[in-house]
Amino acid sequence: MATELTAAGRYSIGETARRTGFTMDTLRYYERVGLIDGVERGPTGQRRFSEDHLGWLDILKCLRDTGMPIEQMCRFAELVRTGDETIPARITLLTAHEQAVAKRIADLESQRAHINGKIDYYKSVAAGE
Amino acid sequence: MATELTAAGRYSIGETARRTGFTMDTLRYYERVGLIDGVERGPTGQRRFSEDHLGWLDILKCLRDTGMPIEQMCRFAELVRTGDETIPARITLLTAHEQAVAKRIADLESQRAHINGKIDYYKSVAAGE
DNA sequence: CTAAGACCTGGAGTGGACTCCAACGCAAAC
DNA sequence: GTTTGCGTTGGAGTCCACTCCAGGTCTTAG
Repeated sequence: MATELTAAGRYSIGETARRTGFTMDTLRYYERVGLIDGVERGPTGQRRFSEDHLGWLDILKCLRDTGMPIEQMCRFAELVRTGDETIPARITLLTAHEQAVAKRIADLESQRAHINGKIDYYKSVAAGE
Repeated sequence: MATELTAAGRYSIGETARRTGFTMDTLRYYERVGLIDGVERGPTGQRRFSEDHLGWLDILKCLRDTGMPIEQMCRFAELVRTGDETIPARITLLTAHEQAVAKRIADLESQRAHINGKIDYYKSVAAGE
């Protein structure tokens, strides 16, 4: 029963999928499009994700789940890869995204009120029967 | 200069698009899949949307923009078409959706906090340089 | 008379983000 | 020594919700 951990802090793609919530296919896809890099390989060519990768995947998940398109995530990944001199650019990118998320939340809130209004209307009709 | 309004409260597809924010193509598509019905036609076969349609489209927009899939909107449309005895079912459907929206908002809020944490981290790094 | 503008139809095409597949490579288990 | 499990690849396929297109019809303007 081989442990999923091959070396300290290095995870197989299956274990990484399990830990991050991405599928193995998605992890491979992300690597292909350049969202993940520096993935080492074991002696038989199998991917070994590091602890850092898990952290990075966590950020990607957050960005993806808040609606950032892959292309923009790629731009962010590129900045991270380039070095510390891109930190202001990263702040700009993330801030813009955060604003977009804030707007999305506000929109959802007003739409939610709209839906609740509709529910209340139906309830009043149902009660009036 | 023909007014866009052909008869009291009846709108051409172009005017309906302008008023609802859907494209003409989307309106035709929604009619095809059964999300809109009872659209009358003028003498030359052109669609005439009523005031009621505008109201309905407003609800559809709200549901769509909060992430309800077309299929579920169709189920809702079906209920509305069927009659008042489906009001409890409509309440159930909308309530479930409202819950989903509430969850989405909560998720976005925590993800937003995560993003802000990252921004703050970058700011501290930038300040420390 | 012609051209523009709004609309019609059926059906094909698009974009984004995966998701699946066939055929293969290893390694451990029985 | 073959089956099981986990992984590999390149490329094709899927899903959703539109979106676009060709070719046609009317009406109105110049």
